[in-house]
Amino acid sequence: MGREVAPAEREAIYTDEPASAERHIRADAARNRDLLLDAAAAAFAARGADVPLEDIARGAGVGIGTLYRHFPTREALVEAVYRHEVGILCERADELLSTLPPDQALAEWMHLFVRHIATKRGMLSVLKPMMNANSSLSADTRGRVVDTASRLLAAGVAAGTVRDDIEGADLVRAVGGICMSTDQERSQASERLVGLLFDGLRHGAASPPAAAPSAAARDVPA
Amino acid sequence: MGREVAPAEREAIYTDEPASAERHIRADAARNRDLLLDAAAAAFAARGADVPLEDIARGAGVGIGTLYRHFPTREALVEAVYRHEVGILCERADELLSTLPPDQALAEWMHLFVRHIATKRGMLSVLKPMMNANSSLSADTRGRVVDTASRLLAAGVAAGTVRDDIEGADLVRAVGGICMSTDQERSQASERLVGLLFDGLRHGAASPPAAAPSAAARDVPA
DNA sequence: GAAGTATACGGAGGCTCCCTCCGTTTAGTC
DNA sequence: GACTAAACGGAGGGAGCCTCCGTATACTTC
Repeated sequence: MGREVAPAEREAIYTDEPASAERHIRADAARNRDLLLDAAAAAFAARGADVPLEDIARGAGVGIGTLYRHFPTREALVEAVYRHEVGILCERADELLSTLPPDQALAEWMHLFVRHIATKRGMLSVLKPMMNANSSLSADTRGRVVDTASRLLAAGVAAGTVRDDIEGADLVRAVGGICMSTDQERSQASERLVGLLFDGLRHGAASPPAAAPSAAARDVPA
Repeated sequence: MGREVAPAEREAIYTDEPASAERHIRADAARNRDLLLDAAAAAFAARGADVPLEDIARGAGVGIGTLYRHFPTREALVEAVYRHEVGILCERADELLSTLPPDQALAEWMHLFVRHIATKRGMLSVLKPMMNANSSLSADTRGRVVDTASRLLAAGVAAGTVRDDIEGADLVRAVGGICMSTDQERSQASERLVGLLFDGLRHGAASPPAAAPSAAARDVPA
């Protein structure tokens, strides 16, 4: 049915910057929203999804009322934080692509992705059920990440430094799988395994770069 | 394994009656524990796992302090309730086997099982993570249910009224799967499907009973 | 069966967190 | 500079959690 979408909800689907096309959003409101998102991301990562909302408000330097006005429920805040962080992750890909050779941009981004997942561990207990209940959240964010991975891969393939038989979705699955299967604390293991994965992506490229050192050994250890 | 088990924990593994072998447990304490388990089971089923503990204490007719003495955390209570209910389900099998022909006992028990699962829906959000974190909880309870199903099946096979190529674990998986895939409210569908399953179990038995009505026919009133 | 004691009971109270409400402040407009 | 719609902030009431300790009672001993 023609379900109505509240402005706050619509604007959250793909961007977390306030949609300036809608009725004016005051500068202080936008600023506070960003402060809240940053404070919440840090708090969730450090203290889990059950961190008191008042602590988040205090961390952002705003009142609790302001937090509730922007994010009427805890879930709304978690969702916004997650979309925001995914947005940042994907934007970083553009920066990397514009400053580094494609293969190095890809390598760097894969490590950012690992750290992105690591900082979401605390939110996971809340985020997971939300993903099930709210399929657009899961589809949107995953779609964005897959698109970004595909873009990075394509750039590498075009430059001849990345093999051409891997798709963005596969890469995302692989990195996600590695991070999920790895122990909570020892994120170094994830980093190492993802380095390995990256070497695999270079192997069989059209024209491997002259003296790029391997990020890890070729063979996957037990 | 030589792992040490605290008294309170050991007694919970297979029985929920207080282990009388250990230091005397006062009669009033045992009674209150049972009252709490019953009240909690009802409350979780009716209102979900987030029901206030004070309501459960009130429902059991005891003080909140008594609840906390028996179950120091909400999870401890959820676990004890679950083990208790599994115990009841499995004990019912013995009663059924001693009063009914094996195949009818099996049919009746399968329906008890369906209702057992239905009343656990409310607890599920808490129980599921606990099953992951505490593997003995999951292994113990599942083991008991599988054993019980196997016993019922074996009795039917021995009497020649149940086919002999189905194992307890398969039966449990099948009934569990049917219940999980069925919609929240419409438990009638589960009952019907499980009746179907039971008819399948009779099909191919050594000597089908003379005039036993099909379980699917003996259906829940629409 | 009375006295003694270890054990269990109960709920008041302090704490934390949730969320709303409304007086105050301020960004943006004219 | 004045005006006003929008946003801010935090006090305060409510709910649930959990502890603590004075009271009650089941079992033991004689």
